[in-house]
Amino acid sequence: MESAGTEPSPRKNLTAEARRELLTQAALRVMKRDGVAAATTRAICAEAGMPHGAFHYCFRSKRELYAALLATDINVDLSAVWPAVDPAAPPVDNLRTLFRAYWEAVVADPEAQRVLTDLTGLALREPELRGLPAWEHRSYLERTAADLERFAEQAHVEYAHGTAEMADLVLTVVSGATTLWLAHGDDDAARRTLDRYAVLLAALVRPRP
Amino acid sequence: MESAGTEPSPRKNLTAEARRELLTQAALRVMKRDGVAAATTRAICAEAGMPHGAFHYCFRSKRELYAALLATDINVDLSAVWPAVDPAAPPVDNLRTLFRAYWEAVVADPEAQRVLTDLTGLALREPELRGLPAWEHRSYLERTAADLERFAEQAHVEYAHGTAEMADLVLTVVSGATTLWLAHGDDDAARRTLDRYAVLLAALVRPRP
DNA sequence: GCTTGACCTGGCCACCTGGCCAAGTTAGGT
DNA sequence: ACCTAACTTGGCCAGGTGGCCAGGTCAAGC
Repeated sequence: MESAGTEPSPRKNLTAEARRELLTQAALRVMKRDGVAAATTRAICAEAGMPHGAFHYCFRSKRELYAALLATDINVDLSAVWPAVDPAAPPVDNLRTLFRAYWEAVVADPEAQRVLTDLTGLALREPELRGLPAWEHRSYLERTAADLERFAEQAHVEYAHGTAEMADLVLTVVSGATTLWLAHGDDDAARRTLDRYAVLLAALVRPRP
Repeated sequence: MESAGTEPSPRKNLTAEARRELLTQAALRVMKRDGVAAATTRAICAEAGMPHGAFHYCFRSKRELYAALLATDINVDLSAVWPAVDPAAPPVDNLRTLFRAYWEAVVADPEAQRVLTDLTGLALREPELRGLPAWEHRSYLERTAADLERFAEQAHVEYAHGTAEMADLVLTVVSGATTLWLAHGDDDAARRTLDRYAVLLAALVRPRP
């Protein structure tokens, strides 16, 4: 009779790839709970319920784990927001909705932001990983731009400086508010700031000709 | 005859306080050069030209060094900018000047930003240091608000939502642009973003009644 | 049944970390 | 000249780090 999942370690004979995935997830959990610095190979293996030796069977080095981690998208997924926006409503309301939804995601899991920041910084120091943060950012930017574009078509509007630049402006405010909030920890202040910027950025949204 | 400053270590008999200062500066240098994680007690002492033992004579623990480091203002000093702004010019020009000057400071010493970010993150994990980032931020905010207020009086203008909130809006954009730039590394994009926000924020500056 | 190759593991290694301390050196008061 | 208290130092420690590997286990193909 098979026993439940959380056994000591009943030797599972998994694919190296499957283990890599498990370790990556475990690493993310440890980093969120105890910080990036605390995510030692041993701590990660313990979290995943594996012996320490398993780590270097799956990854050639710890850097490889970092790379795998940065390849998974840790960023806030804004696409979940778009069902909530109303093409008929004024742009300012929709931008506010967008910002607020983003903010809910941040406060729901602030550690994700911290980890992403630290991981980015770490990658920039390692020559082999230097390209990854830029790639991550580009992907985030493109996803945001695609969402903005989709909305623009539904609402028959356009953005004064183009969709790509609008996405950049949105992400700038959003990550600025996040950075400051990590320092001061004042939820209301962050929300107020985002509301203000919803108003300001609405000036860049205009009806399609 | 006394020899020049950079000797091996000719026993200087300094005050504990003086050494603390030297170590703090050395730590900052190491952190900028090799990252916060690389700033071990040994590396810091080597940078300062002291034996390892000196560290724990000056600081009870490494945390105490972190505290001392966060107490010194690492932030960009915006006050140097204000001579360049012209009270007679339109607000948008002055905001652009402000943002650009900030940006020059950032690109001139990007590591300072990285170190500040990492140090903030580190402090948030240590219960004894948790308060410092908030304090740092408040001080930064107040300095910015004071500068904005001074300018407002010279130019006979006021800010739609008050000086304090204007300072918050400025810092949000400025730190957002910095965060993104650390990831993508595109100078021009960052400058363009800041210019756009200079225009948007100018809408919040109006003549004094 | 036996071989093969992928998977798995505990134990080991060299190195580095923050912290401590006994013994030595110095400047300054008396 | 002496004493005292502050300063200085090299060496040591216990614990933790990433990485490595010899040997063991297992499922599948022949």
